[in-house]
Amino acid sequence: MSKTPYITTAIPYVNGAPHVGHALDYLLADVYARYKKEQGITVRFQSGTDEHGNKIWSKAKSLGIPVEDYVRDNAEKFREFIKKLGVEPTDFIRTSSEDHARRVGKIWKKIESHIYSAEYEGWYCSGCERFITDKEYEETGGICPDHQAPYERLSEKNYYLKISDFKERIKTAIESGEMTILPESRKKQVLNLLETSPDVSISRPKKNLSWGIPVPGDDSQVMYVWIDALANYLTVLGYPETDISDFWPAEVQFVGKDILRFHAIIWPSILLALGLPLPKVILSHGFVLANGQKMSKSIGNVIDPLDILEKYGLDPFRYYFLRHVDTFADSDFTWEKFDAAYANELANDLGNLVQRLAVLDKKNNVSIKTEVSCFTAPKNYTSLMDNFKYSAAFDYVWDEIQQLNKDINDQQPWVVAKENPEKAQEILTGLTMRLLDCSKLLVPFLPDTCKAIQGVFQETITIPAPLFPKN
RNA sequence: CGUGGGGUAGAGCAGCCUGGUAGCUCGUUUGGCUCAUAACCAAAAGGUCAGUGGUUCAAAUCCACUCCCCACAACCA
Repeated sequence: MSKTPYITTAIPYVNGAPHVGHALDYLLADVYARYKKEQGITVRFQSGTDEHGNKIWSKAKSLGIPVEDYVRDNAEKFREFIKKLGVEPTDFIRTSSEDHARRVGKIWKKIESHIYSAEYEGWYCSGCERFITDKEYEETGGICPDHQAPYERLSEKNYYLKISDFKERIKTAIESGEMTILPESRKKQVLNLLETSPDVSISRPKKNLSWGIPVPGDDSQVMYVWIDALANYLTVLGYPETDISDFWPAEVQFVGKDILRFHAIIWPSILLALGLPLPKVILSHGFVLANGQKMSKSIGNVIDPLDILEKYGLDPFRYYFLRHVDTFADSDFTWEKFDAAYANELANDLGNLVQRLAVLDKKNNVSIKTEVSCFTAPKNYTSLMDNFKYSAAFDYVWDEIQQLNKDINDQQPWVVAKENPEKAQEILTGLTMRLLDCSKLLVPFLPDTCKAIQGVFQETITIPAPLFPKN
């Protein structure tokens, strides 16, 4: 049992700007971290960037700048993006860093008994600089559609990791729940994939891949993405130079559904080869769609998260992506939906509730003593949060917010005040305390808003500017 | 015979695992309130739960088949 919960996010490949998918990954992890923090538990929270590989190398080259500068600038974009999302990781690792490279080299040495070298032979396009699958070869009739050139038959030396050494062990771990795959529906898919997974190629000849970590003891080979990138979850903690038993095994690893297979097959293989325990939970989230379609540059329907942040600010952004985007399933983003959620839910339900209560409290000289409240989160809420059902947890709190609006109407404190001011104060204090309880439950989701709400209802009530102004 | 997800009021979805009066949000219509960001509250209209067949006293729910949509292969969470 690790003493400090360790949560991880996928490290983005830095050949492009941050997009909403990255935002989702970060936010899901951040809510969990903040939720734990609210319970008085400190977490270790990793983040970082994946910076090696040919694509980055050639991109930098085409821009005419040194690759080190290119990745540094892009990594910085992600670091800033994380900050803008209100996400507060404890670590940020860059795979091109010296520490990472040195530690990965040591990791490679430790698992060498599960590594072997073999010739890889296949169809290769020199234009794409990559091998293609046999299936692809048949479909294209042996000619690369991008370059209109025939594929060549090439062979090269690769190192392979023996996935076969670990299949049974991984299967057992997944089935027993030792390593939980969430959601359940993807667990079956992973088990299917595991059955047929071949050993995986983990290196490339240096002549084909120069921007990467050298394979220890073989100058002609460079590590391919798997060990380089996946090992970040360990090297960021200092492994193998530092004892990581306080943090490892990870509590939750957040990944996108497209990279689940690597995290559920290759990654556990590496861990088992190292003799380390497997992560407790691998959570794979869905995609954010635009109008029901996958966002892509070619369709031109990409939503830039920075646009949303700029137009609406941080908490509305977090609100939409944590309540109206499902943790596990693909969800839709449209500006119409976002606008509707903002106006109906944030402004009318919550913002207006804060406003009307603040005014009523002020008029009736209500004074709130917050320091005495000993608050425990209701079980319904915690069990949803513990299972990462964030939007359901939101629903739970929102029911109470709507109930508060009803109760204000029903109890009519403004009428009571005319006859019985003390009774009105009592009613308002009760209602206000309930609102403050709601705000405590929303802290992991909307940190700034909750801070603002708690600032309003003190011994002296401060009537705030509208929390979520319209127009 | 590829694999997976889905088809439930105008829109978006829950319910299905563990059969028993079809629910939520938005929108629409009508009414109430006046503390509040023209906000809030209440009521109403609106569905042969994709289709066909089966199991059952009883099927949106379980089973079989059929139809339709979408993802999984190609930089991209």
